[in-house]
Amino acid sequence: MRIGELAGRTGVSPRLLRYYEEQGLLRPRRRPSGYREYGEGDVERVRRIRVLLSAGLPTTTIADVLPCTVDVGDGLAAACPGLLPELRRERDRISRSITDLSTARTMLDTIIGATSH
Amino acid sequence: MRIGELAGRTGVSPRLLRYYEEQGLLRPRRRPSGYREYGEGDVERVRRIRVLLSAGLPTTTIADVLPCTVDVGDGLAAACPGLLPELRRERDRISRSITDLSTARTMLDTIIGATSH
DNA sequence: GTTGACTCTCACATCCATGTGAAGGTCTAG
DNA sequence: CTAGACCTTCACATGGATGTGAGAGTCAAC
Repeated sequence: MRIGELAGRTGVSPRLLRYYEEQGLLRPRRRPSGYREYGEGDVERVRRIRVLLSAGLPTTTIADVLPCTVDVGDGLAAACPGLLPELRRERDRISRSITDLSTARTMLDTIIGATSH
Repeated sequence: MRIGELAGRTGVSPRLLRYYEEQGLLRPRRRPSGYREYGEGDVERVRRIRVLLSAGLPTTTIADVLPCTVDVGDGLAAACPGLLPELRRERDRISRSITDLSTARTMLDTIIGATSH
């Protein structure tokens, strides 16, 4: 499919899809015209990129992680032992973020509760 | 206390403390010399700012929220009914962020689990 | 006094995902 | 053949918290 369709199906702008390619996260084929040609699998791939990106992983780290993920039904398999330290670091960072967000939410809930009696 | 001490006790750089003031989050007194003079309560206030900031609230929103919080032991009381919609919106946004982060963490855990057998 | 640590203001830099726009090629339906 | 939608590359803008540095004033200790 071309970039417009992938954009439509993922909700990610063409501009960003090109940016992800520039960052090494996507590698579409090219038509003779120069048009990018994406495969079906890229829909899921973009979804994963979005998940990791929204979790605060930088594109460079995502570029390391993606090649290590292989589809297994709706799950993943992977085998990049060298990446383990970084993966654990990111997971821990995410856990801390969740803790921080929970703290903030509790604070807001307290205020909301006190305000609405 | 002066800015250096507050910075030391909160772990927040003087630069940021001045920035928070510029954003209306802190209102230190001034000495005749122009030096900022902070009160004890500002230590806790800065801590709250950090919590909300790390949860992604913009300083302008924090500026709205802070005046509505009154110390009650280690908790808060508040009474700004007009702020409720925004507070709820932010809380929901935080909840979504937590969901997103959990999804990403699960993804990383799956990869980590698959990699380390 | 003088030195050195601290403070002041102001201004410019950085990060990095994301937007926007210009100038121009490609494809498809009529 | 042509119009219009889609695509290409390139470059510059943005936002918002944060860093950094310059030039100058303040204060405490010796």
